[in-house]
Amino acid sequence: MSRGPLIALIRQGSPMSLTTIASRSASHSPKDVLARRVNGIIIDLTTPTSGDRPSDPVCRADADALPLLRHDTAHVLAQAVSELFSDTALATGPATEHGFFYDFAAEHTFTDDDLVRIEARMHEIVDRDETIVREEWDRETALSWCRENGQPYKAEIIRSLPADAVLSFYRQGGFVDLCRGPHLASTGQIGHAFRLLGTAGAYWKGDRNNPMLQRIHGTACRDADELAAWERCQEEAARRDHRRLGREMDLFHFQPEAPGAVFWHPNGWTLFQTLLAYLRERQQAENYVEINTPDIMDLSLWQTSGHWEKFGENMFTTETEGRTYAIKPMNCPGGVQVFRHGLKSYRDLPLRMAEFGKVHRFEPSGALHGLMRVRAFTQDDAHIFCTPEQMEAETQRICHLVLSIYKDFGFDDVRIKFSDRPEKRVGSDDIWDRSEKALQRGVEASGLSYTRNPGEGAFYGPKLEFVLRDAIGRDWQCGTVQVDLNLPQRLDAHYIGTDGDKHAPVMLHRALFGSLERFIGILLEHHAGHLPFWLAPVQVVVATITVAADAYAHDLADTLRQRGIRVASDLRNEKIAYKIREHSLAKVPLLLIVGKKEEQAGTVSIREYGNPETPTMSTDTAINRLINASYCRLTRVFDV
RNA sequence: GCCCUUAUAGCUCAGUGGUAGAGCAACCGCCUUGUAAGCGGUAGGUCGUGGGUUCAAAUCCUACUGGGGGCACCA
Repeated sequence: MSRGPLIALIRQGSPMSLTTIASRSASHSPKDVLARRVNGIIIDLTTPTSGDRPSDPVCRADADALPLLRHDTAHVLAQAVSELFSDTALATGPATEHGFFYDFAAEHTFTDDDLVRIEARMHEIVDRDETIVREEWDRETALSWCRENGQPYKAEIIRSLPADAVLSFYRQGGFVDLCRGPHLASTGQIGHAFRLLGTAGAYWKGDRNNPMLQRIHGTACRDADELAAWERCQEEAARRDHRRLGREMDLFHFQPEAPGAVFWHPNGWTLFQTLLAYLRERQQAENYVEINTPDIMDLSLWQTSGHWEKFGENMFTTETEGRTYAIKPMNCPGGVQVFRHGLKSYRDLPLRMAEFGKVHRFEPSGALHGLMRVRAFTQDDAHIFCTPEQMEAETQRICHLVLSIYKDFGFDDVRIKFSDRPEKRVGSDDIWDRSEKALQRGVEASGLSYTRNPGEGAFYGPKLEFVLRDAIGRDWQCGTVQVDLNLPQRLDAHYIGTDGDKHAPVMLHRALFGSLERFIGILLEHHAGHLPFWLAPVQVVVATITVAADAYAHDLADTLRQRGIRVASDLRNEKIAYKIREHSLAKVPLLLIVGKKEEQAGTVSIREYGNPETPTMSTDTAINRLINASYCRLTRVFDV
C-alpha cells in the first residue's frame, strides 16, 4: 500500500479537511486517516501547524490509533449521557489500557438498562457522523461556559491549569467538552466496534476525600474483528478464573465466617504442600536454614520494630489477661529474634533464614479477591543477614534463584522493577547510596535488565520486584528483594566483626512467590487448571472398564501410591466414557485405563491430557516413566 | 472503607405479589460396560440474616453479612 500522495499532502502542514485528503488519496478512505503526527506528537488533522514541519498520518491500522479511538469513544459516551440525562456534570474521560471510561456527577444513578440506552445512543451519534471541531477559548469564556452549563468539575480543571494555558474545547454537534485532544475529524470515524461494560464508583481525582462520581466504562477497538477477539479473551479469562477452578477442582473454598481466609480442601492442600516441598528443596540447595516463629507476639515488639506505627491499621490484635498481642502481619521481627538469640560472628554470615510464615493483615473488605488478595496467607519469606560487602553477591544469588524457580513453573517472561529511595525514608543518603548500588550491581551482575521505579522503594530500603507474565498476557508481581538497614538496628541485632566490635547486619528481605495462596491462584489461571503432571493434586486415576479388572487396577494404584505418585482409582460401576469425562473435567493429567485385555497382557491403556493418542504399554514401563516424570518435574509423562 | 450490583437445592440457573422449579451432582435400583454424559426411581430449599409494607413477600422497602465489578488501599 502506498502512502506517498497522502504523506506529501500532509507534509504541507496546513489544516485540511478529511474530504480533501480522501479525494486526493487513492489508498485511504476518509475513515482510515484519524490524525497526524508532527515531531512525534499526535495532533488533530485540522489543527494548523506552523512552518514546514513534516507530518505523518496516523491511520486506523496503526497501534497509536487505538488510544485515539478510545478517547473519542469516551467523548461520544459523554455526549450520549448528556443528551439522555440533561443534568449530568462531566468530569474526565480518558482512554485506558484496555478501553475507556468517563466519570459523571448525576442525581440519577445509572442502571444496566441505562447502559443499553446509552450505548444505543452512542451508535446513533456515530451514525450522525458529526464533525468534531477544536476551538480555543479564553479563560473567562471557558469559566462562564462552565457556570452556564453546570460543569463544576470542568471549571475546577480549568482553575488548576496555569493562567496562560491554551484551553481547547471540542464541539461535536450540540455537545461541547473541555479537552486537550487530539480527536478524530468526525464521530463517524469511530466506527461501531465499542461496548459499554459497566458502572462503578470512582473518587474525583482519585482522592477518597473527594465526592464519588459515577464511572461508566467500556472498551473500543479498531474494528469488529478486534472487538470479537477482545471478547473471546474476556471469556478465556473468565474460564480460567481461579475461584471457579478452585470450586470445580475441589481445591478450596471461602465462607462468610472467615472473609479473606482460605479453607483448603485435601486437593488444594496437596498442591500447597507440593509447592512447599519444592521450595524447601530449592532453598536447601542454596544453603538456607528454615525457622518458625510465633504467630502472636506482644504489641511492644511491634511498637519497637516500627510496624505498629507504620502498619498498625492493617494489624489484627488480641487481648488476654490484660495484655495486648498482635497477630503477625510480617515475619521479619520474629526472624530477627532468632538471629539475636546467641552471639553471632561475621563467620556466621551470610545467614539465610527462611520461614514459611502465615501472616494476617487486615485488608479493606473491598480489596478481597479470591486467593489473589486475602487476609491470611503464607509467605515464602527469608531474611538474609549479611555484611554490607556481601549484599551484592546475595542479591545476585536471589535473582538467579527466583528466575530459575519461575522457569520451573512455565513462566519465562519475567520483568524486574527496581524501586529506589522514596521521599519519606529512614537512614542517611550514604547508606541509601550503598544499598542502591549493591542492589543494582547485584541485578546487573545477573545479566538481567530492569526498569527503574523512582521513589517507590520501601521506607527502609530499595527493592527489586519480579513481575511475571502469564499465558494470557497478564502481569503479576510476585517475588521481591528488599534491602533493610533499619530493622536490625531497631531490634538490636548485631554480629561481632573481624575487628571484635559489634556491627548491625544488613538484612535482605526476600520472597520468591510472595504468597503461596496467591501464587496458586496465578498458577491455576496460567495453566487454566491443567497443572503440570508433577504438581497436579491427583496425578493419575486408574479407571476400570469392567469389574473383572478391579483387582488388577487396585494393585496398579497401590504400586504407584507406594512409589510416591498421587493416585486415585475409579472402580465404580460406570461406563468408561463416563469416567473419562468426569476425570477429564476434574483436570486429572493422566488416566490409566484397564480392562480384561490389559490385565491379560500386563499392560495399561494411557490417556494423557493434551494427547489425542491412547497408547498401550507394559505396566512396568508405564510405572517407571511415571515415577521419573514426577521426580523430574515434567509437565507431561508420555509426550507425543 | 466508598459507589453500583448480587444472594433460590452441593453446582449452574429459572421463577417479579397468590401452593418453590429444571438440569447436573448425591442416594437407590437396573444395565456389566472399551476411551468425554446408558436407563429408571428417591431424596434434597424457613428462597443469606433481621426488621418493615401487604389479606398475602423468594418477589416491594430497609438494615446487616457475604460475593461480584470498580475506586481507594496494597506497609
